[in-house]
Amino acid sequence: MILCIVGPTGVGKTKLSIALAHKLNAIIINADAMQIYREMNIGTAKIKEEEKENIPHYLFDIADLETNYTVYNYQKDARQLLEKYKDRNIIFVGGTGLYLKAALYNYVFPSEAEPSIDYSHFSNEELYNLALKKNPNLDIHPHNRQRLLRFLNKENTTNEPCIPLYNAIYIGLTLPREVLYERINSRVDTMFQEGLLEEAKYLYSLDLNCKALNTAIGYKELFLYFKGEITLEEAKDLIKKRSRNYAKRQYTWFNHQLPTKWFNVNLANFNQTIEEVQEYIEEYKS
RNA sequence: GGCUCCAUAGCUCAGUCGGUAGAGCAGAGGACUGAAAAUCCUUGUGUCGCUGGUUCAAUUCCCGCUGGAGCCA
Repeated sequence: MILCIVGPTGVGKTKLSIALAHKLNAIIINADAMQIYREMNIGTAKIKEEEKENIPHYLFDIADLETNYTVYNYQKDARQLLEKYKDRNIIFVGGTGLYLKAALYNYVFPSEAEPSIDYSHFSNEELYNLALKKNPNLDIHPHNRQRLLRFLNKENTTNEPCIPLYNAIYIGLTLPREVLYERINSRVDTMFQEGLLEEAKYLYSLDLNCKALNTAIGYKELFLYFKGEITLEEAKDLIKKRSRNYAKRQYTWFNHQLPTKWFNVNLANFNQTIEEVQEYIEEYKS
């Protein structure tokens, strides 16, 4: 059985994953794009060793900060594990919907051409027109430079219809919006108490200029502070705000891209939430 | 106590030479095939502080009140 525990940041996915792993004798696979990396611990709210409670955890801490780990790598790694542990119960936990979909659906990544042309001096509009020539039915917005560049570097641009390859159960955890935002805010404060500033400072001192650190919320904002571009207070508020915005985007993804069954988290009695999810799993199986 | 200024969207403020209003931020909604904690798109009606007056018409002008800031005593 494959179970995916999804939902916005800070909702309690990790906690549920441990509880269910015990009950189902399952292994846990990370589905979070940032927890893949070593050394980013506090800011990614990565599970601590002692919290794993002897449950096997995979795809955490598997990449150096300088590695350019992408969905493509994740798809391969996750499917390898799916094959290896096909007779076991598997729980995916994480907030990166794309990674889950790439692993469990027939996402086909066409081979990419070596970037033969340097597009860096092309305007968005020029890129868009080039892409249109390649595919008149292009549905990438002209301002979305990142996607346009990706598209132009692809050799093959036809996409297969997206069908599931595995029969997975998608469990979404949710909270009322205001409650979730409150939790996100206070979790950022907790991260600082646990030493986020020091962790980020150390990583900043490595002077790596890598994708992971420039992408991850909690680090990129503190880097701005270290550079003297914003104050520490501003960095903190920005981290909170971006975490909230991120949570919203996660809802959109899980609502529209995956068949997520949502469960309200009972903060006063988490066992009740666990039971509700278990009941649903039983129903689903029969 | 006297004088001056301010009071408009959750916040900061613009504006209406009188015809019931608009930016930024926040917020909300959405897209998503090799950066996904990324990238991108859409979205602004609110007793214009309260009461009365002038006016065909007041958030806009006038009297008063309330609250805030400042100056003088």
